[in-house]
Amino acid sequence: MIALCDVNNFYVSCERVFNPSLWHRPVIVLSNNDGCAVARSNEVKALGVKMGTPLFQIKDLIKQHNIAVLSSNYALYGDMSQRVDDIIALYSDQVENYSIDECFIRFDGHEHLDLVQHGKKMRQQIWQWLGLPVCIGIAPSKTLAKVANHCAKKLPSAASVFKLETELQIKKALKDLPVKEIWGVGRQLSKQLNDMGIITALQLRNTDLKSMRKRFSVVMERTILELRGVACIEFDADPEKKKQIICTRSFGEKITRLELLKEALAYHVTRACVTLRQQQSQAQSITISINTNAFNANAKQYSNSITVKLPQASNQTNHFLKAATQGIEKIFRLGYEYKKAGIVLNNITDAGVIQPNLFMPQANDNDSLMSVLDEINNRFGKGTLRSAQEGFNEDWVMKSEIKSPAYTTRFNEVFKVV
DNA sequence: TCTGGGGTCCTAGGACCC
DNA sequence: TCTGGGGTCCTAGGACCC
Repeated sequence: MIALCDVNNFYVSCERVFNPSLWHRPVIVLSNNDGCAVARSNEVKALGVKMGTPLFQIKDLIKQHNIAVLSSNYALYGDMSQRVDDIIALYSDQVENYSIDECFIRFDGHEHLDLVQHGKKMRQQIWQWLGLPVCIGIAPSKTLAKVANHCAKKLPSAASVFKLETELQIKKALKDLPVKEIWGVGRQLSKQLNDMGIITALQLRNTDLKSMRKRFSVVMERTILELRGVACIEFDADPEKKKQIICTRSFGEKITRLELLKEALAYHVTRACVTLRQQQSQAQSITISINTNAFNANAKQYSNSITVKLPQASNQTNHFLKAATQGIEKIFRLGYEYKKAGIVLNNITDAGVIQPNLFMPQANDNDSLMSVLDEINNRFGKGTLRSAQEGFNEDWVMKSEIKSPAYTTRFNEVFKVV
């Protein structure tokens, strides 16, 4: 059996832990740049606000219902997430962290346990120690665990922990579940399925495996098998290293000058390379992209990207800064208002495994410099030591106007009782 | 006026090899 | 005039997830 544990309305719940005035108020947490609603309390969901709704579209609703609106505070959410993981580790050593607010858990070797009771105990402890509400779904496959988690949230009788085990229980849960709600079935697939007359999860479960694979793909085949209780999506407790590292941001303001784009890209490159070194990897190519604001129908549009390959794999910031500069100079066009720039590190392999380039040998002689740089920034804070290429101009930094303190990760922002 | 960011996996098609 | 068959690797793009 596999359990799926997730925190309800995670960002909102984190904010509520430290701010009791939010307890009985509808709350929204915004995306970067204070652009969209990415987390909503139950009250806000009940008002019909959808995930990702732009803030400006719901201004009236916010006023009308006195909704609390907050910028996102990733330092807080990341730290709270770690604390949840620490508690779950007390209950099982087979945990796959799936996202910042959810994980899959196995209980191999503990088959004698009453898993529902076990889950309730865990839930209670997370609530008591952290003040975060979680829901737990338990089932024979990941996809069904997701369904069970859905039931845990919807069925009052479940009291936030729900198990799907017998054929009867599973069929009952799938009977009224729209295919769109199934993990792995998104907008496109659900539309195609509906056109075929497949409306519910149970109907999908009963389709012919071979012909569905032929018509869709192996992904669909797996989903159907999972719905039948055949676990075929791997459980992976060892987080693999990232295969690509992406850093992208929209700007707080429109940017027209090449120099400023270069600074923003240098900032992204720097962050990405820190992640790259943290997971002890190296990359061999970098993709740079720039975009104007696609939502602005009146503005001239331009977006482009370019991939620059390094002569040999590296994890040194300066190598990628150089490549990024080469790239942006090729794709930059004057006369546009840029809204977004980003980079992707690709072709990631383990550090130290080098295939040197015969004609352009590139010495990786800056390893110790990078270590010192990372150490200083770890100790004294991000950006203490940085490349001049990032500039000192911050015209492009994102908006974050209503952010709560970093209660758990900065001494000068810890919770005060006065 | 104002619209996020970071990932994974799969497939088709092209370039190349012998 | 007539031009095979079996592979690998890479990339772009599309679907999905949170």
